[in-house]
Amino acid sequence: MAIQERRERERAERHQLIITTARRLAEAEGWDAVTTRRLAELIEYSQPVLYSHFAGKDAIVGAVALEGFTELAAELNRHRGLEPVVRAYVNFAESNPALYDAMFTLATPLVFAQEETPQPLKDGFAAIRSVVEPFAGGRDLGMFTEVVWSALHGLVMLTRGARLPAKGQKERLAILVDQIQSTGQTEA
Amino acid sequence: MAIQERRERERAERHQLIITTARRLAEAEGWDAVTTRRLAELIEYSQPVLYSHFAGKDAIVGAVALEGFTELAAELNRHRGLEPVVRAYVNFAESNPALYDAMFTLATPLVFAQEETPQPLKDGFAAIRSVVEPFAGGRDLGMFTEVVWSALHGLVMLTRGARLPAKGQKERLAILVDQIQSTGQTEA
DNA sequence: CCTCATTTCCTAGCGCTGCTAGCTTCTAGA
DNA sequence: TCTAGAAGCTAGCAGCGCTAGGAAATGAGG
Repeated sequence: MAIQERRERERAERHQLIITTARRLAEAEGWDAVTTRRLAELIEYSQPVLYSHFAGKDAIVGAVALEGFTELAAELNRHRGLEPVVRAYVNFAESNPALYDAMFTLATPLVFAQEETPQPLKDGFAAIRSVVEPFAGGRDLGMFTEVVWSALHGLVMLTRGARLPAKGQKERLAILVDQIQSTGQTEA
Repeated sequence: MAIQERRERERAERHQLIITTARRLAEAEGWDAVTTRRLAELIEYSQPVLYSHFAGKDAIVGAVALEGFTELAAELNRHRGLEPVVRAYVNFAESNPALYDAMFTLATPLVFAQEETPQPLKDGFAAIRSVVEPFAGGRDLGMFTEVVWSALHGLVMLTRGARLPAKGQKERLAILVDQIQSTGQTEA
């Protein structure tokens, strides 16, 4: 049954095509522009085909988000040390704003720090945990990591949408890093 | 022309009614449930009346958001000291989730730290600034405040949507407060 | 008191959305 | 070659934000 295998392969390719196209369109024109009609036209299939791959639009956004978490984890793991990892995080968010929105703002109630959390999320969390560990002091490492992640996320979110001026981002980051490093060193 | 004054007063009341109704509906069923049709029905007027008060749905959300900033500033100013103010902030966000969404997630590109920033935003910012000031050390106070605000916002946002378990919120807050207090004391 | 101009408000409808029922076309196996 | 089933399409539903155009209520002038 090699034919059937080919069909399954083609189906998987189309599955990925939907995700990739949705992501590219979102990054180019924002998530508001990602409608099922436009998406269908871009992949050159009719609308209902989307629903044979995903339960609904939310599921497509979720698939894009998961891809984002995978890439974020890989990106963070490429760096060593608190400051480089923090910079990588913020840079990732600013380089892929629509992707970051899919991950943290739109739907997708993916849970961190849980048993059934997808592996990419755990990996990203672990990457941050490993670089903040030297500064945790006596505090619970998991929670300390969550606080640091929150601060990073808040900085990213408030800067996007111009709630905070983009201008001082570098200085704010420096303050944050400095603040994290300022206590609890068990080494260094 | 007392009649005209009465009409203006009634119009102002209806204006406020729209805002209050939108807010209540959002808090009860989420912003997705706040459609112009439902809103119109609740205030017992037809849809187009909404557009004689606001440019569009975004403007209504914006008006709710501004009300939220006013209340938040008042709430923060009711407390003294870092820890109480931080607790008040998080408590406000968790007690008014839809309102908080209107303020920080939905549309409304209101800018902090700018000349034309609405007064309520400045007041809230100032409230936080005043309590973090003792811990700023040599760093720029405005930026230090922005970083603290970001951390608070991130904590709130990640906890909502269950990205972080609601359970450890108190401990995370304690870690954050501890972290802020740990450096730069010019007094104490 | 009546008439007319203006303001106020509603009905109806446009183009869009996410989603789906049901038909048509294509393909694999006997 | 014929038939069962899979695959993908057309067409349509209910709901969205928003608005054009007409009806009803209200004020001023004769």
